[in-house]
Amino acid sequence: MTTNARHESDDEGDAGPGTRERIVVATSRLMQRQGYSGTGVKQIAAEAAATLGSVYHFFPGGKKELAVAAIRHGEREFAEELARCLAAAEDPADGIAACARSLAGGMRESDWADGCPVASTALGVTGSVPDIRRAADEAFTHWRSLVAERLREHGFAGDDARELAYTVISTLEGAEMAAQVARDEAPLRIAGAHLARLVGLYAAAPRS
Amino acid sequence: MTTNARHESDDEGDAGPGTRERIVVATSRLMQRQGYSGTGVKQIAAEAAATLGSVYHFFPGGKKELAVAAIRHGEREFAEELARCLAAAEDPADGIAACARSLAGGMRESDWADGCPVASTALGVTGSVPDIRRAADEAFTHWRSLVAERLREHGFAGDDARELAYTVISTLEGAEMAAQVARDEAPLRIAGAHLARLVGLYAAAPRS
DNA sequence: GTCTATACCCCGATAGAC
DNA sequence: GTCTATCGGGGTATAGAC
Repeated sequence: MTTNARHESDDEGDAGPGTRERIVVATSRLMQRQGYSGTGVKQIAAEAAATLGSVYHFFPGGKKELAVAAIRHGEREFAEELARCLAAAEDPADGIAACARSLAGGMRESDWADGCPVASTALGVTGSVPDIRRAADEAFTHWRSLVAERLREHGFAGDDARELAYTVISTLEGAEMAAQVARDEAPLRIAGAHLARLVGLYAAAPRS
Repeated sequence: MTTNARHESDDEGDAGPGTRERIVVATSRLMQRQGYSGTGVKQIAAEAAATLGSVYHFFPGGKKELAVAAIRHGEREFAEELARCLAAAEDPADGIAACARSLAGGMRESDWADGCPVASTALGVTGSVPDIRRAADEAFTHWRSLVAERLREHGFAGDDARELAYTVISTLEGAEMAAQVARDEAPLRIAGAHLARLVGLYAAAPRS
């Protein structure tokens, strides 16, 4: 694209992250806490230590384009954590429970400020900004594919794996929101235990 | 309070809903679709066919107070539907699955515009408006209590019922959001089936 | 209780120098 | 690529007549 976009993730040697990446990270963090409408472009510029001109230079599509980039950034971040949890556990059920614990840890460490960046960015504009809705849908779809693939590796039937992946991601999303609103990790702890049991049930008796 | 607030739900004979109730309903509907920050007080007044002066007359606390009232309104609406579904089914598992179907129907009928009014109103301001976070927490807590009570009536152990209620509400919330983002009822359909199986599992083999 | 008018502020986005 | 200045509009909330 522009002369400054080298490959994908910029690598500026020892100069720290490039301007574009700082803007994306700032957008993601702010919209995670305040949502799309609650976050201003000027606030993003300030948080990223960039000027308004730079923001619109890299994102001529304005706030909507910023939100899409932020959702994709949050998508990659959680995908990495999810893959780590699933790979580290012998059993997929344990991996899912570990992921729930990881989410609970992140929420507690941020004093319940950092929920799902995709959900908080997309909710409230799914009906009016199609690009944002689509980016959020793609994020959920990718996360589900990671879960389903791990389940299939472990011998689950394809349909079971696909359906369980839906409920795993839905439940983690809902429990994270409940935890944020309650300022209590109980919803995530309980969700992790129940999801592990549900997955174990399908491992033992494949189809209903 | 004021001379016009008679009991709780106004009953104006044949004059239709009173101004205050129209404002609450409009706030709930708009924030359900656009979130807290995406909804303007002027827009609320227009949707309620009221003037800005009337809005601030009934809600001197402004937008924050409107949001709390809207969340409580949405809480009551879903509580009624949830209670209906649970009461109509012989088995709590069937009642929960029916509730998932009911949510899917509402989403589809609104062309995936009407998600959970509590979630969309509260997400994005849980960190900055304590009253709104608290109202949302109370809504979830009440919904969980309805599920837990029904499970206990059906012979579930108290702890199992309490914990299952957490996951039932979390999963329905997450699946509703996933359905909205995907514009597809699959997440809710699958969630309903899985929750029914999970509940059935605890009915058969009480403690893990 | 209802209505109009308005104060005051910040929004997203753009222009154009450097 | 970065920066400042600004435009046009809409935001929340209030004042005060009726």
